[in-house]
Amino acid sequence: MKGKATSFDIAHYAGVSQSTVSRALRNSPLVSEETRRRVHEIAKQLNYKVDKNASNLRTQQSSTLALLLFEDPTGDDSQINPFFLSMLGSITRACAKQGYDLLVSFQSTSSDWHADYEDSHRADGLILLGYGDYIDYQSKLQTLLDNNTKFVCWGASVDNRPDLTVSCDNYGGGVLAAKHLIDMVRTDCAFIGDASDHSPEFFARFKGFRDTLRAKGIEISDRKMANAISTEDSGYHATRSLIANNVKFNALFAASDLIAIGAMKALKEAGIRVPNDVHVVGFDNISAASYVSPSLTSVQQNTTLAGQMLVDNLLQLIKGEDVTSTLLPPKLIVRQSSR
Amino acid sequence: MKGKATSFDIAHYAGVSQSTVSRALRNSPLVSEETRRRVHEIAKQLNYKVDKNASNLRTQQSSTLALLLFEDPTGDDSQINPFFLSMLGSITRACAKQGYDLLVSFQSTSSDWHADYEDSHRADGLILLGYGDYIDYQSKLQTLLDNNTKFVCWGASVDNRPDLTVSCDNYGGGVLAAKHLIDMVRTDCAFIGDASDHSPEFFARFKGFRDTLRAKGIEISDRKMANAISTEDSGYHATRSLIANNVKFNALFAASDLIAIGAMKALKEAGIRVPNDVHVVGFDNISAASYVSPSLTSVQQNTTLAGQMLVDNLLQLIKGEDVTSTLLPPKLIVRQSSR
DNA sequence: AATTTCTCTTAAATTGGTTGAAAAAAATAT
DNA sequence: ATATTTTTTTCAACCAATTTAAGAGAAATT
Repeated sequence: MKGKATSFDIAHYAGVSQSTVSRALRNSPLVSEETRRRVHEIAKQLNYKVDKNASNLRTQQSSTLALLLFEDPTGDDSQINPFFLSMLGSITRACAKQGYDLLVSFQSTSSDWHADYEDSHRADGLILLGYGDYIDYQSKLQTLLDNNTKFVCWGASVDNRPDLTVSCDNYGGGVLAAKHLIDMVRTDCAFIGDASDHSPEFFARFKGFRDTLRAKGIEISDRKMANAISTEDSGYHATRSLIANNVKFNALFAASDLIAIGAMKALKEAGIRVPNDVHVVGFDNISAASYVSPSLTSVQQNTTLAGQMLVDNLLQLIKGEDVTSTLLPPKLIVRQSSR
Repeated sequence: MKGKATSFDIAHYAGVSQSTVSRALRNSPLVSEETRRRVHEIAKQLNYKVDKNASNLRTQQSSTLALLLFEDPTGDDSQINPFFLSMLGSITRACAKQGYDLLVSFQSTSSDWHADYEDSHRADGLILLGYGDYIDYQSKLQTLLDNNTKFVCWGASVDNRPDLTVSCDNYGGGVLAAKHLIDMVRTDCAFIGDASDHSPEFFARFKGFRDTLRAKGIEISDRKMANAISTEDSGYHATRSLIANNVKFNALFAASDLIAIGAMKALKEAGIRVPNDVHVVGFDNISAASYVSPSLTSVQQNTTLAGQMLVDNLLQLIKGEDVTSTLLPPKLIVRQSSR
């Protein structure tokens, strides 16, 4: 047999029409049990697989979701933020569970990607993954909405945005971190991250942290804050500059684990001991958090659940059901860096 | 305008036939410069995107590759071997560079996946990624070959297999590790991994290691070898059993970094100091290798290049060109665990 | 025995592009 | 002005499925 078998081939061998084959293979009740079995039998023998392109074309849907990963343009080529890799894993699994394929694509924040996948019918919906305000709302997200593209965003849950998001309760995570440090009687805290609304998640983490301390009558002075994006390098340099400015603190909350790891490196270099001199708490609970020494206390985001929610919410949206944005509870994992 | 624009809509507005639109959009020389411009113009206005399903159906190709990731069934749900995640990143990028989409799918070694993607025309070719002999040659790989499916495998480059592979020079990596330990005058070596051909890569690493020591007149006794699969846990327990059996050694070569990290944990618990008492060398150079303390010396596999080669080789295969399996040079990264 | 109902099957339209061959239009040669 | 060539456009078949509407045959009802 040359080429791949089609439903016509099966029809021929089974002595029925092609449309009956199509129905039989999808277990339509319009086909008698006997022909159904015969068709399935022959299909198996011929190693037949439904042609997805034809099927998708006709049904106007693709059983495929697209994952667009937006990276900080600063990251070097081969290193991807491990947190997103973890999300990718859980999203892939969640898709498989729902019988959907997953198209993965890395996007640079700047490029002209909007709606490309969904408009071309490659995917039924989009999952947008990135840190901070990775989507240029004015031009791109609005285009998605205008085109009635189905999509879910991870993370950047911002007021006044009509898009569907799934995110960790970043504010609550900040609260957890603050409470923990209060428990440890380490309230002279520094914060490293990005306390602006340029980075909505980082900002929320900071606010939860700040508000909790404030409720205890403790203020974080501006001197004790340094900006960093989510890389080890950035955390390292931010911390070095704090130290260079002779800023004193006995606890440090970093907006992400990578930042925290960079910070610990800077502290160690400066001869500042963790946890003895400074307690450190990170965010994300990436696997490196348990490898570093001392191991890093971190606010965990449940990536398995997050991936599931992203996929489930998106599928509901595609089905036209009502969906609301989801907030996932964080969990504090205490390790050596803060005890 | 309801629904998505089709090429017929453009044809209507441009006052030409639909086939001319199709040609114009793909810049066929058969259309005049003037109509070409007009069609492009209108397509842009209507926010038109070629329907991939229709296009793929007609041309019988999909501009899509599928990445099938086979995991050790032992791994728990959310944790994926970081080495593969790194590969995934570089493969994604390599695909994008070539204008191909990437479908990602996790497979359990046992399931009935063979050829599913390519037979159903979802992808033009397959990239198979896993550790050890993740592909059951007898039944599955042979089916792929029989069906004339285009695919490349990572890693398990085995003689007598007619499939196309891209792999790290595992033997050469073992040689690097051995030479390094010889340089450090640590020749009383243990090996943790799987020194059987059940795990072709691990076996090759071991052979390179063993042969190099042997050339110096040093043999690794069976007592100093322990089996482990590529997880931290497995490395931990394998090392514990060596220690429990009172096996002495002053250097340890682990078939992967995860194993090495588990081994270091077991050594530390037993009060054995790294590197003072035992030098440790791993394989893969995952990011955790630089995070652990002491940081881990490791044989690096160039994942960026590997991803590129996998994609490039597969595309050549799809084009019907002659391709041969590729062997990538490893590189030793020396860190604290061995100096 | 005629009519209705039900089950199963099929023919044909449809999805939205691509492409070889025919036709029309324009340009050049006789 | 007519024949010939070249450029540009259109027609219609094709890809492989899904689905509507219609038909055939058997079973059930009147």
